[in-house]
Parts: sequence; C-alpha cells; structure tokens
Amino acid sequence: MSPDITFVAALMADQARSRMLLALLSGKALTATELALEADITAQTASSHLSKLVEGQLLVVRKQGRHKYFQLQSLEVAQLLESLLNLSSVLTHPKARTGPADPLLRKSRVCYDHLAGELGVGLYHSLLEQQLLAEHSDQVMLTKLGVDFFTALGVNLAELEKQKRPLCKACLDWSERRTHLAGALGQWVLQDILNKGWAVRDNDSRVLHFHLKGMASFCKRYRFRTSSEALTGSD
Amino acid sequence: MSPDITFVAALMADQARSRMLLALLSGKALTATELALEADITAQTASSHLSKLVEGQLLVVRKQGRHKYFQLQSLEVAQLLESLLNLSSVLTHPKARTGPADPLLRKSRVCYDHLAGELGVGLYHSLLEQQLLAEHSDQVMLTKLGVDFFTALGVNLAELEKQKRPLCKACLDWSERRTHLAGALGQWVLQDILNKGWAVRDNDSRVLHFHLKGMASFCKRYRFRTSSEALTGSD
DNA sequence: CGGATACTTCGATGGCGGTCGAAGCAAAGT
DNA sequence: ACTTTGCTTCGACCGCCATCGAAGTATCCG
Repeated sequence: MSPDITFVAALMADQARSRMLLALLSGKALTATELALEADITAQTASSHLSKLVEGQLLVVRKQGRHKYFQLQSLEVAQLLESLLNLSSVLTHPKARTGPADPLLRKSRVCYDHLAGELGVGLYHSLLEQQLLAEHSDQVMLTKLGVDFFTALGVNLAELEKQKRPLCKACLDWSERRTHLAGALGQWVLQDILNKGWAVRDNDSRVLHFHLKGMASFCKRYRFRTSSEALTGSD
Repeated sequence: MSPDITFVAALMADQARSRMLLALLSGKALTATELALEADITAQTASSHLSKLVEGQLLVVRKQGRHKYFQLQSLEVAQLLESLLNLSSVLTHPKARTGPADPLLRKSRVCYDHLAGELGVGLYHSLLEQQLLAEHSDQVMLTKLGVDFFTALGVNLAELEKQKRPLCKACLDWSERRTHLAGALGQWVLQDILNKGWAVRDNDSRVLHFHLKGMASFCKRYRFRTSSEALTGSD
C-alpha cells in the first residue's frame, strides 16, 4: 500500500512554511525569529508553523539559551525540496533546463550541507573514475585507495565514521541529473573548500562562489576538469 | 528568486488528488470514471479535481468519444511523486531503506513508462560500461556503438528520434539512488520486455514480474548480472 | 430515436487551518 | 531586580476549498 504523500505535501503547501523550508535549504541553522522574518509573518504564526514542521519530522530544533535553532531534518527533505523547485521551475518556464535557472546555482551551490551542481557531480565522478569511491547497489563507499587519499588530505575518517550518518551517500543532483557526494565526507569537502577560502557562500542564495585560484585548486586536488574554467568572483 | 513550490505541493496535498496521481504513476492512461473509483469519490468531485490537475500541468487529457483518458504530464511529475513517496516512507518507517519497501518494487518496477529499480539501473550502467551510452553534463546520448547495438535489436531510432521527447534521458532512481534509462529508448526497452513476454505488469501495483527465463534473457541481452538471479514468478 | 453512460457545471455547505492580538514563560542584559 | 528579548499558547475570526445533489451536455448502443 502506498504511503500517504498528502501529509508531507500539505506541510510544504503553505506559503509561510515553504519559505522557511527553502531558507533552510542552504543547510544553515536559523532561529525562529529569523524564520519569521523570512516568511514575513508574526512570531506567533511562525511558532505555530515551526511546531508543525518539527512534529512532522521535516525540521529539527536545537535550543541554545533563549534561542532555538532550526535545521532541515535530513538529506531526504532537502532533496524533496529541490525536486519541488525543479518541477515548479519547469512548469513556470517550460523551455528551461532541469534544475535551477541561475547559471551560478547550476555551477556550484550548497545542497543542504554539501557541494552540488556541476562541481559536485564532477567531484563524485572523478572519485569514481580514480577508484577512490565505489558504488554497490544503493550504497556508496570509499575504497582502500580512497581511504588513503582522504587520510592524506587530513581527514579524520575514524571521527567522521562515528557520526550517525553514513560517511558517503549518493545525493541525486537535479541540475546535472547525476549524483554528487553527500554524507559526512561530502560535508567535510564543503567545509574544507570554505576553510581554505577557495569559495564563499552567498548570503542571499545557495550559490557557492569560487575564486579563480580556488577553482583551480579544487579541480587540481580532485583531479578533474570543468566544462568551463571561466569563473565569476574575484581572486 | 525561488519558484513558488506551494502551487505544486498543494495540488498533491489532497487525498483524492494524490490517489489519482499515484494511480497514474504506472504510466497507464485511466478514464475519469476509473480515477474517481481509485479515489473513492463521486464523478463530479473527480471532474473538479482532474480539471485542476490538467490546468496545473500535472496531467494531460486525451478524449476518445465520450471517454477522457488522463496521464501524467511528464517524467518530472513522476519523479516528484516518487520523491514524495520516498520521504513519506522514510518518515513512517525510519529504518527502511530509501525507496519502496516492497522488494519486488525495488527489483523491477514501472516508473512512468520505463523500467526502474535494480534492473533499470543495471541496464543503464551496463550500457555506460560498454560505451553504448555516454553522459555529458546533464545530457545522455547513444554512442555510435550504441546506435549500432540498438539498430541490430530492431529499434527504429529514426522514428524514435522524431518524437518530441529526447531519445535518452537520465531518470533518477529512488530505490537505487542512481540513474536508470528514461526517454523514448527507455520506453522502447520496457515495451520490448513486455512484448517478448519476459515480464508481466502487475495489475494492482507498479511491480514488473520477470519470469525466470525472461530475466536471464534480459540480462544476457544487455550483458549484466543482477545481485541475485533468484526470481519470483513462474516460467 | 430513446435510454444509458461518461463527464461537466452550478451552488450551497461545512470543515479546516492560517493568522494575529493578548497574555504568559524563560533567558539574557543592564 | 527590573527590563528587554525570544518564543509559546490561547482563542476568535474568516477565507479557502473539498464535497456532493441537482441538472445539463455529449457520446454510445440497442
């Protein structure tokens, strides 16, 4: 018997709630007040909606003093949101290619907590081709070579593996129609990019702006070429 | 600016409408009366809902005499439905693997109009490995080798290419987290499987039941092995 | 041609749920 | 200790929309 899809759909069918969910798609944790501003509603209305989203298991909440920080519950929630964005975009602009219309978003964007878009997919497939990563059925895992590779990069794999989430997870990428890397390792990669200053997050969207040298370093590190080496952003 | 996702979500947030949409996920064309039965509502209510789904571009309708046949508008609609099914399933049964719970659905099922599940993914990747198919960015296309391969199978590629849809299209598979083949060629493959009697459709679900010999023939034809050669269904 | 069937339209009904003013509790700051 | 800020709860209001009886149009069949 099919699961009931109306429950989840209804949670996303409200303007205020959808705005808050989309604001969280960048993977950031936002407070109730910030989300109320995002959705342009009062604090009490936001409180009511957020309660529904948490009970509905689409969001998780963490309390710090008087502040409550909300985040998307899982990668699956993020993916559904991207899927909705995709279809909504197609219906609005039928001639558009799959995925976000914005070329910047297509190139590199934050999906939840990891790198997506052309660069995200390029990374994943490069790792596959170099046999650092292996797919088996719906599982993805590092090979022995891959373990050595990332260990040499300074990744504490033992620590990452202690997390409740899988180390490597395949995330379906809507702009590229292929897979990019999610999971603890995917998150590490994004964090590393940011820590190294190779790219910066866009405050108002999910775009990840790579610098010229940052892009080159990223591609060199993971050994692949992009379809275009031309970049936005300054060095 | 993000597209408005509430419109699509709201169309799927109603019990009656979601039932009708899911009934159409197998790719069949159903009449308004059949859909009203599916959703357990009166003809007038169904008419009202179907009108919304057609105007909302989730369904297309074809009139034959006094009968009106409805179908899902596109692969994207099917994919969003699968994505919703997936998350709804995860929320209901957190320990479940991604994708349908039913092993039969995971093995081989109809996704819209083509083969999905383990077999669908196996096919796609086998074609890639044999270099009959090539991926480039978000496009998928037959290679010269691939053209020869399918021509030798009796596929009229010139005819398929005349269709408004792409010949090959990557469809993201929720149970396998990888890609299976959609598009005109994906449809041809499914039709060929059915025409040859290698498998039969399940009347009450999207399961595709392969016969023992049919499975062997399919794997031999496309040159790949499944994780298990054991099958349900009789020869 | 008349009756049956498929589907549509109209309009009324009533349940649902988003919204916010008012009030309250908890944490932080002065 | 008092004030400010973050967030929650309560309850009333009102707009939205699914639903179906009634009636109508179009097509099919004997």
